[in-house]
Amino acid sequence: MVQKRNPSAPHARPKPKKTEAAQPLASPAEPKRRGRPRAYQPEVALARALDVFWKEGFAGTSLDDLSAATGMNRPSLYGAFGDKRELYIKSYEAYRDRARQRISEAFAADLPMREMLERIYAIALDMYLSGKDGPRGCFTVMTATSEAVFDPAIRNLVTTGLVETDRFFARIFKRAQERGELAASADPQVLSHLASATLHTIAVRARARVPRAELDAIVKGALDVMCGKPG
Amino acid sequence: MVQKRNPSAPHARPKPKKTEAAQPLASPAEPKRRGRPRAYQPEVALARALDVFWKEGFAGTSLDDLSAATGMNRPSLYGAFGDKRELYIKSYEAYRDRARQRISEAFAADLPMREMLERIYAIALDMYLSGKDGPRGCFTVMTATSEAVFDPAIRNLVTTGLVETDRFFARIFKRAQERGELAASADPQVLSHLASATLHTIAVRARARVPRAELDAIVKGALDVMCGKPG
DNA sequence: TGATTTATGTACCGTTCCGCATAAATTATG
DNA sequence: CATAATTTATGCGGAACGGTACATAAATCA
Repeated sequence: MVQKRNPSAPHARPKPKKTEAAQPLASPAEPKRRGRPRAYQPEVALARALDVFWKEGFAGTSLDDLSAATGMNRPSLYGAFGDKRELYIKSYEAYRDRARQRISEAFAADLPMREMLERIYAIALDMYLSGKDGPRGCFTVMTATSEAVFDPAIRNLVTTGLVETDRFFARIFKRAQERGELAASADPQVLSHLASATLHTIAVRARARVPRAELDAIVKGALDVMCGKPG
Repeated sequence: MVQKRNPSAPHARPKPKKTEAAQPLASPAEPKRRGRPRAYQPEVALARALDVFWKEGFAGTSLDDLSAATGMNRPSLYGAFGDKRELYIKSYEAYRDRARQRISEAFAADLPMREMLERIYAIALDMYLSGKDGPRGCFTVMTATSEAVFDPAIRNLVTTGLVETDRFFARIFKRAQERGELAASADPQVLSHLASATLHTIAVRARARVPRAELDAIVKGALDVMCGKPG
């Protein structure tokens, strides 16, 4: 497994080709596909694939696992998403999309700094601890510690994910500073890295089945330091 | 790869059996082994195996990889260390031993708090960024995010590793507090988790090839928060 | 020296791996 | 209806996988 490291990607499926101009836009309204209809919904299949990758990691997941999880057989999988690596990348993108959406929802809620952070960590922990066979941790952290080193494309995705999270936290701290919720002397950049670090440590520990109470306590302690102890 | 999760370990090699009492202790002095002599040194082989696991992860490493790295053929590997999983466990223990030793050396140096922490992180980053094919990150973090969930024995090792590191940091902060280097109001437990979190975040980022300067900056920022900004 | 013990090296086992070739199935189009 | 387009389903091929049987080699012990 060591020597075969050629992220060549010959697979490129032509997009459905929207020949008709300007769809009504409201309904995706498949423009009448030509051949035998799909037996799967791409997004659902991708979510199932993500579940497996998230649980087992890239190297620990076989195409048969993916086939079983998605209900698609291998050739269909290949036709729909490309090879295992491409499917992993698409799964990771789906994961990031989901995370980004939840995060921006939380940001839009526009709560006081500490409450917002508390909510963010609660959302994160819900994700990290979900999974019926055991806690899943953070997919970005898992990908970083495994595939990112030797696969440039995957590494770029991971880097983007890490940076996005840093920036998101930094925005929170800056906003808090503008509102006077945070001392002007505080450095939002530094705090954002600490906030990310807290995310990473609870992701790692979650994967080692550290119970939620303990993770909550770690978050609380970190917030006490970052936001100042309340009361 | 999903369904076979039986960490059964039939292999149990009887310890070398120190029949003679109270060796001179200074020299390990092999008490004359009986058959054909080994062509390998167990510790060296284990270190090589660790190198591979550390780089590729458990699932990403094949017995052939290990064979090539150690110079031992598969039957010898099996005879010496048991199956792949046992070898992984022994590699991890070797890793922990090494880490523990460096850490306790640093602790014994008995420096002021900030300098001691700086040294710890420098040592950690040296480890995380070493490896000629790319940064290796932290083996505990890698193991936590991969094997720890479903393998109880490995999970125990990881948990021990995490707790040991937490405790080590806590000791540093307590000592600093006793010496008046750290405010009495500070919570050594909380700070120790933050210190570990910083370790984890730089381990994750190292694996994503974030350059050392950036990691150093993250450490510096975290130290500013934990120790108070100097100057 | 011969028996015993331990380690090595070769070669193989059955399984699983990924990817694909090919045929059957199901739809739209002409 | 026939044809083209597209997906599903079966199953093969060759490689890699983890693990082991067996013969050989090298040491000690009697």
